[in-house]
Amino acid sequence: MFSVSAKTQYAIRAMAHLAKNQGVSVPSAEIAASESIPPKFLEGILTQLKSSGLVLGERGKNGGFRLADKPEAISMLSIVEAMDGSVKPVSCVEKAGACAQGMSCLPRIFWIGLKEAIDAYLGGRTLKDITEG
Amino acid sequence: MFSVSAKTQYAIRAMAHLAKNQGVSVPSAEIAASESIPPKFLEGILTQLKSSGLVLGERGKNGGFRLADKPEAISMLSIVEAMDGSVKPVSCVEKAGACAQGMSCLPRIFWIGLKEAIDAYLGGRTLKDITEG
DNA sequence: TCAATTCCTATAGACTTGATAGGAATATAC
DNA sequence: GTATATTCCTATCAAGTCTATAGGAATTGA
Repeated sequence: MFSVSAKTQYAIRAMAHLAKNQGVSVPSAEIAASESIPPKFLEGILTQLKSSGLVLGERGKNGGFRLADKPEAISMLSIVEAMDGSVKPVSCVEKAGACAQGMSCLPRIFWIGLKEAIDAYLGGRTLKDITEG
Repeated sequence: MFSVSAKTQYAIRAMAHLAKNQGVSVPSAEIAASESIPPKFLEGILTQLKSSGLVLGERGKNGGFRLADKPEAISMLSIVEAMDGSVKPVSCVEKAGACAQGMSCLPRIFWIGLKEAIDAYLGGRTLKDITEG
């Protein structure tokens, strides 16, 4: 239950790798080999992380990827959301739907609370926390 | 991300329905009609809830289901775990695997913390909380 | 021009999820 | 004891998601 996709776990490992190599551009293939991630799969992951502004990609020879910010400024929530979208236990957490029809809808409040608990945990930790002590 | 399966949501709605009808046995079909849940699908859900000891099933005419305990004694975590198993963001939360090979494995500690945050939230709320104010 | 790299699109297999179907076992009422 | 209402069991199916691969276009530096 609440299992995290391989994609997200790969993304975190890749980001951690970049955190250990700040200042230089690391090619996707090098990260893949170093972290045992399927190379072509990782390519797509890095592209996605780039779209979300978490990493910067540089093409051509001597190209590669590097963090867009300092590790302590990148929250784990931002990585998770970049891969799988916003934390949303049930759809009505964002749009009330049937709940809006006059019912107090306690389940909805319950799910919103769960979302907030998860967001608080993930938002309160940074990439630095999982690369250093 | 971290979306809760329809099955689990159905289970909670069904449990809430039983909470509103304590003391009597409610047939699966009645719950299904009342809560707009696919009848045959709900049957399987109730069987599962029964296996976990959360509800009691009575066969034959005038049979049906009822809560095995008071709503305030049934945690939301127990319902979620009955449907989808224990909260386990990544597999190595329970068995260390590669992490055990001498590495400090900070990601693992991170995931364990997430599991604990979710468990604490779900474990701290009961069926009563989502049926009453 | 060449080589290394990101970037884009398409595809495929495996697995999971949501749902249905048919019937066997069991209990009650008449 | 027969009919009826119900849980219980097993099999199946369609659709979607997840993981992974393939091939090549665009870009950059030497």
